[in-house]
Amino acid sequence: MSKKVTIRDIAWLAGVSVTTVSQILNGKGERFSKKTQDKIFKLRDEYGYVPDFNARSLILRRSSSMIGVLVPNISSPFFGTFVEGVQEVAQHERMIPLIFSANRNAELEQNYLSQMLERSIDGLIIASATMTTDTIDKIIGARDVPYILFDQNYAQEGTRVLTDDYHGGELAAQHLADLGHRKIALLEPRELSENFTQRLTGFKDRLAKNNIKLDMAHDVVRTPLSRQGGYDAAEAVIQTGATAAFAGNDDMAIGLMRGLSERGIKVPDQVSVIGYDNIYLDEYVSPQLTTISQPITDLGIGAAKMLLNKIHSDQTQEQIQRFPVELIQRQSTARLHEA
Amino acid sequence: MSKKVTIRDIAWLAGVSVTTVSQILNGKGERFSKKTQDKIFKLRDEYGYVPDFNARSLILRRSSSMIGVLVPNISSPFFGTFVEGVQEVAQHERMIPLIFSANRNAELEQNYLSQMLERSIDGLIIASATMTTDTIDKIIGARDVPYILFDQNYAQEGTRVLTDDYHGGELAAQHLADLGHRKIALLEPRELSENFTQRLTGFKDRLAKNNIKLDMAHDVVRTPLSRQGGYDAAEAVIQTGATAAFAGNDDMAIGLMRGLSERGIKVPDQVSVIGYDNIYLDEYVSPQLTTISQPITDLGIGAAKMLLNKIHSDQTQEQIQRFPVELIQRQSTARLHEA
DNA sequence: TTGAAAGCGCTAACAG
DNA sequence: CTGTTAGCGCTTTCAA
Repeated sequence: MSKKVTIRDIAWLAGVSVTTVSQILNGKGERFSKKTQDKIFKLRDEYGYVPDFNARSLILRRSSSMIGVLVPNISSPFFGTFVEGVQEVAQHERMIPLIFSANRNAELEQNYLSQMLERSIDGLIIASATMTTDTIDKIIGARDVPYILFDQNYAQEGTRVLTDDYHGGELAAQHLADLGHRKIALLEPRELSENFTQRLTGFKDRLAKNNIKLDMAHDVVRTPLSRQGGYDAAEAVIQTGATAAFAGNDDMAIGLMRGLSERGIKVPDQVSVIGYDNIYLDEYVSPQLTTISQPITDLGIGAAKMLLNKIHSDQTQEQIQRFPVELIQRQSTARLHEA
Repeated sequence: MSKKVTIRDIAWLAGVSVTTVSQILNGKGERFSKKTQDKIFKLRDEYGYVPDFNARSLILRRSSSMIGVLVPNISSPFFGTFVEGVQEVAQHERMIPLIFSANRNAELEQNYLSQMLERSIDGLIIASATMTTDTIDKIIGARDVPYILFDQNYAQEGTRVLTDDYHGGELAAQHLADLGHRKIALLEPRELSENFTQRLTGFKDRLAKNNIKLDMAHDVVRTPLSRQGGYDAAEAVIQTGATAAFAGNDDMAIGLMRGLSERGIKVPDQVSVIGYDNIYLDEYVSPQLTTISQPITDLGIGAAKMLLNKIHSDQTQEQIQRFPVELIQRQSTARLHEA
């Protein structure tokens, strides 16, 4: 373990005091001779001196300059993209994002949360279905660490970014109705977080406006929120006799398409499928997936900006930022063939 | 911004010294009276005291318990999965991974690297094509922060995890040869990092053993390492007149398939396509992509374990851990139709 | 132009 | 049983 070079080492090497080194390296060295300054800079580069962040923030009472980001799974295109948006903003302010993929495991999430708190992060972005604001507040406790909720949270309150899920659901429903479908199946995740509730409600409401009714007992298939879940639901969807299906997100939709195709059902000729999210994968599956688009990177950017804003301004007022959704029509939906 | 309660506050409130508080709170308080202990604990809870991580690690010279992870893009299935593997191991040892997605931007990478170093991370996992060990060593400087190289690094030295890229290339070549293909195109990224060089060399060598020769001038298409790159290369591949193509990775292969299909070329009927990596996406594109599989999560786990090992044992000896590859045959390759 | 000294919040000898 | 003292590596008065 070769010792780390400290400011003292540099000072000693240069034959000056630590003050001198500190001042110069912090850009407050106008008052020192050019010669000294050069010497210090040279030494720093030569020995690869880097100030110790701990010591520094200890004295400067500066924050840790870290923000926590809790997502269900970083390997999914959706959250991967989201996180990149967050990182982009964070980097811009020299904040370090602590990214945790908690796999929808409540215990793990709370674990990560505590760990981040110990390290006095400045703020949090939480995308979690398993935690309520109550749980979060309890863990955060007395300190005031601001946080932004994102997506899939039951929260009825709290500052957060969101998209118009209700409207997204409406768009999906209208699209299928416009194509002439009357018998429609719905793929729901097992646990309905707020955003899913919204988009599914919008969907149902709009169907109703088109005089299409959804039989809650038979037309709704509940399955895990994953490609595998969609895949496994194929049989159930076929059983409903629907000519079109709306999946709660693209992952499920893609899995469903594959399941249908393996059972000899042609998409979209026999069954139209529409998803939700517009992950980049949609363009690469076959047929390309029709979906409702959410501006994923923008959501990440928006969440991060809001958080930083909250951190800096210290305002407690609850805010909500809403992002638009739109229908992206591709090849997985088609006009109903009259039988 | 409620001020933080310090150990001194607690000590003052309890009417004892800071030592007492420190000792008790750190589980070294057997020697103190039960009464005092209880009082301290109660006060801590009441005021929500949490030790300052900075001050703590400053004095304990305890590591930050953070490891840095530098990847090109976290939103890709490949690196997303890799990172999850890393995180799994890290969490197990209560280490926090600092994950950075540097987008193959050299300046950004170095930036992130410095930031991590400032925070005295305990170790690094670097997946970067743009940095050589020289650059890395320079930035790391005198400190000895152990690091593991992963994938795509030019490095001819340094502890690292890797897969047998050469053999992977061979497998791909043999597969195409076995299917009767004689005229084969190769999709290479613009910048050839070590692993690509290996897999492409293995590929060429094995073709040669099968008496198939690759015309470097015409059969090799260079294109960016991305789906878009593969997509854009479709025309060039068609021009080569090849009946099969090997893409340097799955992303390129998937893009290529789409490009071909949009130009009316049927895969695999007219052109077989084989990729490399076995990202989960492969099963969801159509036709499903034949590829050479790398155990991505295992690579992440392996890299993290090696790093932790290196951190703890303080051994300087260079190590290499090699992971197996295998051919995964799906639907994008087929026996050559005799014309 | 420079440096000595104080101190950030905490822990760890070493004395009582 | 408990407190005193001495720092960790750094920045910042304040004095020279």
